[in-house]
Amino acid sequence: MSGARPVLKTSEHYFFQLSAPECVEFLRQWTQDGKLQSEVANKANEWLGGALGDWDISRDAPYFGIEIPDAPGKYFYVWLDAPIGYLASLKNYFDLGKARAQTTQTFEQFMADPAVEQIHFIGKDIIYFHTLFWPATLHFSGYKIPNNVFVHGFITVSGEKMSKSRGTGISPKRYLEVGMNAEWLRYYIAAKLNSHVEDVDFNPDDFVARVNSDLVGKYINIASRAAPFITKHFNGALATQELAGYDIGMARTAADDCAASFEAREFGQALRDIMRIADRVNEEFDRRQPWNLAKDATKKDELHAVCSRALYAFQLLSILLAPVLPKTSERVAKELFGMERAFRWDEVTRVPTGIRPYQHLMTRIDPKMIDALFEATAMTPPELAKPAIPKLPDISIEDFGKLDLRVARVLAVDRVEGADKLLKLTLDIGTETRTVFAGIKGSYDPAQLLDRLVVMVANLAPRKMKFGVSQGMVLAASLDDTPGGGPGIFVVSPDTGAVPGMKVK
RNA sequence: GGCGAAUUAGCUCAGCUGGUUAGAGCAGCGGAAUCAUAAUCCGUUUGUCCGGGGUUCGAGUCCCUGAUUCGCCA
Repeated sequence: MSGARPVLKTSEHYFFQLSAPECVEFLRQWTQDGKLQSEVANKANEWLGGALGDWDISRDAPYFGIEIPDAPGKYFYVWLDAPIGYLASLKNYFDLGKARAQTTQTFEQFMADPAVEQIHFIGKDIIYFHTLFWPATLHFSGYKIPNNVFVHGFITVSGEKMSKSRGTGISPKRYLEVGMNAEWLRYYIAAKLNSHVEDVDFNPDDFVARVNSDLVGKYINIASRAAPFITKHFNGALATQELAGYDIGMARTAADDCAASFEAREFGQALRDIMRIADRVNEEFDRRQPWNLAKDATKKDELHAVCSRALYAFQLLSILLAPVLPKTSERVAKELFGMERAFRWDEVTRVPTGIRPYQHLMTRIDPKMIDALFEATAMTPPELAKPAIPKLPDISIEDFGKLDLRVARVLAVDRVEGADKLLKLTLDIGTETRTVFAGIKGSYDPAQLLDRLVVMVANLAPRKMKFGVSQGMVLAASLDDTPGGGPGIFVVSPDTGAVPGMKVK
């Protein structure tokens, strides 16, 4: 794409013997025994059908990650050590005592416990690693292998694949910055998610309609319309006798069905069923007309029963929705029902005795937020628009001509022992290789810079530093000389097509 | 080029192993209500189930074929 000619190199690589007969046999068995989604099993079978090649698990420096012992300059391919990283994180979690809330087992006991299930939830782009490489490497190195791998599709935006370079997609950070509620998105995605490997489309209009209608109009509205009666006429007390028995069976059945759908990863099904309950509650509320009952002193018991039932149902809904709306559900438990903690699933049959005054639990999506979400220009915070940078005196073209600016490719990035700000860059400027120390450690991870094209001052007099000689300077933009004060440091890059050695003028 | 997936009302989607007049939510339209941060309820319209063949007493559902979209591989 860049027009650059690839450089052929010879290098020794290390492989995992995926092609070994016992390995192929193991994978065939593991992927085809019926546990995987049919789409995933078919895909795996496709790979297994051909001659399975060995897996190249080494990468040459410059690379990030873990260096292979006794193999200088060779690194483990990240996808090889990733599962080990996950296990290490889990072990660390145990070592820090954080697992004690859930289990008394040690890490080793936990991992050896056959009752402990290991499930991988992944996107469809990495099926390869999770159904072939990892089960194989884990199995033949004596580790627990996943019980299953659950695969979902991509999220598309208005039918288009998300792409950073094309600017299509949603930035989660931006989503939060414009003040949108994470649970809106959780609900919307869950509502469209099922057990199959299908893409989920984020359609802005549909998103607004769906969330506002289902969550605020149907679900939250129940508490909003029933609670004030209970607070005003019954001082917050619920008609517990009315509730006991009557609704328990319904709640149990609903919870079981819902749990089965969640377990089967038919999230959309579960949410459709939950919203059906919300619909019924609203219907009954309308039929019983509590606002009229409230006007008649002889019908106080009926008013009490109708509103208590609605709030009991609201509690049920809040518990069923907890996997999708954990925050809102917890707020309902604490703020409305006065509990000290979030609901537990088995509390679907809990009979609440009273409520606190209703405080609004969720706002509707303002379509303006959607506009803000997709406005690319809004990405720059306004207060950075006019940086106060002192103006320097004019220079002549001859002055500028003294600079030898060159396009360079970053061949290697090394951390500098003992330096807070410096990264050691090895640059290819076409004719030679240069070593430059750049004070950009605070803004870049070494891996981000690797292989990138940058612009360097090639004729800057070499400067001896504590850590070595710096043979030039890499151009970068920043607001002032105090990194940390501004938004950071940004390395300048030439446009696509440039090659190392080109002069910049 | 090979393999696979998807295509159902304006929108987003259900439709299990083929079985009676194809469903839901939203939107639309007409009404009701006014407790609820305009949220609710009742009624109602809309579909060559992508096209074309075939199997069957019967197909959205199975088979073949074509189109479009997407993915993996080459």
